[in-house]
Amino acid sequence: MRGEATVLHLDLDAFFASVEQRDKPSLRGKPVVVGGVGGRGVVATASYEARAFGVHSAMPTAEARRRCPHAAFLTGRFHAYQEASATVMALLRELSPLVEPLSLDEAFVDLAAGGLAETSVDAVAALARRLKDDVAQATGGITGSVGVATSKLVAKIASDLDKPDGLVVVAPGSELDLLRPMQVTVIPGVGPATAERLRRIGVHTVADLLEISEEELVRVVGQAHGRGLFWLARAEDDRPVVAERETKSVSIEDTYETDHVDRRVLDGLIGRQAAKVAERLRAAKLSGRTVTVKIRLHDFSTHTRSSTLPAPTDDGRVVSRLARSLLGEVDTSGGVRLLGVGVSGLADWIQEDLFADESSAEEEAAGDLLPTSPPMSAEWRPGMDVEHEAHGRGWVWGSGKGVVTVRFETALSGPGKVLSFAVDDPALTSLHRPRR
DNA sequence: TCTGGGGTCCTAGGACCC
DNA sequence: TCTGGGGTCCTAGGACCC
Repeated sequence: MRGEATVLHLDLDAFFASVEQRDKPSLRGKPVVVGGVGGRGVVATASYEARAFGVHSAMPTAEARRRCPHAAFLTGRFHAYQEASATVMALLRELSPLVEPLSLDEAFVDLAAGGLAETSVDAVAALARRLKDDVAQATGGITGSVGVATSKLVAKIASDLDKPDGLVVVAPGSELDLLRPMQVTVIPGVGPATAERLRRIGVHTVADLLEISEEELVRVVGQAHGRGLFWLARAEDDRPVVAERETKSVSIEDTYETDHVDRRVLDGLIGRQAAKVAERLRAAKLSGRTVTVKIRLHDFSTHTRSSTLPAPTDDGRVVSRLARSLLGEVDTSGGVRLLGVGVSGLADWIQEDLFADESSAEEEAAGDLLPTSPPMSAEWRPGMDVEHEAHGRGWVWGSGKGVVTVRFETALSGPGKVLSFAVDDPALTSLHRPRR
């Protein structure tokens, strides 16, 4: 904890949904849900209008549809989110070279490292207000909530206090007055399991937590967590803002619409995932020694199997071969709802391949038995950008039964007309690259 | 039609080494 | 032949975050 409030935390409000409302004028002021739209999908982000109906992140989309049937349910447009995020992160880097993104919509900024001249609460608040204006200006109206305090812990909690479009500066010295009455779950890292353990020893609020000795906390929640909590409860948080963090693992996982049982199909799916992971390793100029497969069975039980190679690899055939043999160690006869492949133990160099190219035809052919994707989902997913020769730019409202329905509008156009087409209408093109 | 995807960090036990 | 102790690596699982 420092003497002045120079740690800033910015959290963009309902970020994915806000970008959709910006780009789809007919959805402004309306409930919007972004996430998986299939039967096993969950909500990534709900607009504030949808939250009023009890829809929230991580809720199964099926439940969200029950609670708010008239919402627009959209799959994500990650390129649009990445672009908006990059714009915002660039603004933050104008404040200080020390910017730590936590995700596309969240970051810490170390204002002290930016050579801030005046660090009074008023001066910092004025700076934060200008930042919020700049963010809205640069992104076409996306709002964010800002917290500024003497530590990461308190800055992050502060940014959440006045959402959306909030601004809270916590005056140095007042941190504990703020924290004491709050539930322990406001402390990042205290989730349902930890909260339950704490509840059992009578701890509900941060004030309760302050009564517990470090030894007792370690006994209840473990070494690392216990010590951390002991200090965080006292607002003693010296964690620095760190700009560059190196990647520790690269992984891909997919939940299937229906469970898969056929070994050959499973081998094909995991082989394809392995190839994609290897491709991402190469794109990042990384390689790794440990390959992990993740298998979620029909009953939602989740299993991992991993194996470590003598030297790092970025070769899809090597990852694929190992992933398949690991998959073989798990009994999948009851059906598999999720498969994943990951590589960790990363190095930023690659072993010379002395025995290059023993690629086998059987491996190349392994995709043969892949299930075909459902007709609708691959081509016209709700929310995606499209262009029609006669009607111009628009987005997919929905599709099914050989028909795709499009609303023709853009961020600048105002609400537009709705028209339907045959799914194979040559005049209609997707503005996204195909997913696979 | 219950429960995504991409990550990070921690724990605990066993192997292995000194 | 009655068996310590620490460190590191590996594996499996779990909690948590956005």
